[in-house]
Amino acid sequence: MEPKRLPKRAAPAHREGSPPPGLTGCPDCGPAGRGGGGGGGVVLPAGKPGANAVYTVLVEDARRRRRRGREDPAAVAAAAAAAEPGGARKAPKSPLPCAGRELPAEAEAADGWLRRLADPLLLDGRTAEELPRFPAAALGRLAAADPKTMLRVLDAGLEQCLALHSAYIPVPRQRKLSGQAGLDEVMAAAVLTSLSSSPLVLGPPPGPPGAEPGAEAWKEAPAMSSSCSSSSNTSGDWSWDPASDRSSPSTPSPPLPPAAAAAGRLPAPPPGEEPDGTHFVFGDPIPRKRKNSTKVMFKCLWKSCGKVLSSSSGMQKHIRTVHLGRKADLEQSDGEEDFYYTELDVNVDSLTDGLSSLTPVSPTSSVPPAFPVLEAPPGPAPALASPEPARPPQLSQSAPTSLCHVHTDHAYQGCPAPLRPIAVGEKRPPVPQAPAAKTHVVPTTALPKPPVATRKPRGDAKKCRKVYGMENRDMWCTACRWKKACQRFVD
DNA sequence: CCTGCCGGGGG
DNA sequence: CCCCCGGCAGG
Repeated sequence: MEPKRLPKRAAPAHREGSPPPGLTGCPDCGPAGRGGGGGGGVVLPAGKPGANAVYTVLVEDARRRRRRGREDPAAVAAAAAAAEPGGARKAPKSPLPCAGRELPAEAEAADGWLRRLADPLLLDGRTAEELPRFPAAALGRLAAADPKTMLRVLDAGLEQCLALHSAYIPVPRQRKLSGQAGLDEVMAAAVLTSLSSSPLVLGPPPGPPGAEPGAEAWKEAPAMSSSCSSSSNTSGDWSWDPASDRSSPSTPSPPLPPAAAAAGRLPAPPPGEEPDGTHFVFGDPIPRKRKNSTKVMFKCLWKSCGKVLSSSSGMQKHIRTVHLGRKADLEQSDGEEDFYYTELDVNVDSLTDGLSSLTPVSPTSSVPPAFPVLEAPPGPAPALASPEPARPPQLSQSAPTSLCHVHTDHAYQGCPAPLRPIAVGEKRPPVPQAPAAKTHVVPTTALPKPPVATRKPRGDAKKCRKVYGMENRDMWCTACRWKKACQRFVD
């Protein structure tokens, strides 16, 4: 697969002029219409970090309702009809939402809404009545009927279009903080941030607004900024004239740089920033102030965690204490402790800016940072105190959930296969992944990693075949039945 | 031999 | 997805 493929941008329709009034999307996607350039993307003015909870709640609620089996049948039918119109199933990860893909009707509606939200013209004009209501219903219905589809659609739309179009969204630098505005933005931000941001970018809970100068803000979203610049190849100079932008009555201020918009700095009024329009230019070829001083961090992959620590030993300690519920210094009895974490190179600046709360010092901190884990069932996922103590924990239970964007270098890399941590000694190569991110699983007792055998070392545990015998084959675990690695009697 | 299980293929 | 199995490799 080619995760790196980026949209080939058609010749920009309006290279140097101001964007068509009322158009928030890009020239490729066009406003929410379908056909021609494609079915739309979602644009976002800014995300409020932490607001993703709203979205999660939305989906969770939908799931709950669905589980209870009282969802609106009409909605289900509608979404189902829209969800899999043949093509979507076969090619679930179209590289670009803008590339001739049809959005389910509901999603398109939601998209339209979000698009409108993103439009400061409308935002400032405040058509508040319907805005908050519609999306909840639409998103909710779609989520209820087919959360996965909705996720896919929105995700794709966000990933790409956020990067592609953010330059088109003039984000007012100063905004009156009316109550309803906050609501709308939070809703939009919720959906968008939850889907488009890596946990890294999500960063800290809402801090003091305007804490840092706006000129620095864009560094908080390295992923976005890099994808923006990388996708600007064919037209590095397409941005609207800041002067005309400023002349617009309803856009009081020039747009922020794309990444700044993505990083959720919407209401932050950077005091004393010079109104220089140049550096928000979409394809600004010069990455300013990008220090290439990177630091290796370690990110916990357990469900609902995502803690980032600066040392592997600290991470192991964290996992041991927080997730495995062990005493920090107690030696593991069976020596079969798995650590799931990932190594990532992070920009030091973005670290200090956006991750201050994610770089914890105390490994015993029991409050995991919130980031979207939609699959996570409520409660602590890894059931260590299993009702059946005799049965060793199965990998699928104890393994943390997958992460899509551990380290995002480009605009969109779907979530190819769940990034599953490799078990000890397993020789399967890791799922292809963004560079500079490696998944670690280290056995406790052998922290100085033993040489990896060419083949998985024979398990000496009794396996289903031995235990139950051929005649009781139906008692085997499925893996054994399928001649796979035994799941019941893991070594 | 027997056994565990990877890789691949079919439905 | 679920399921099966050829074939390899360790014992």
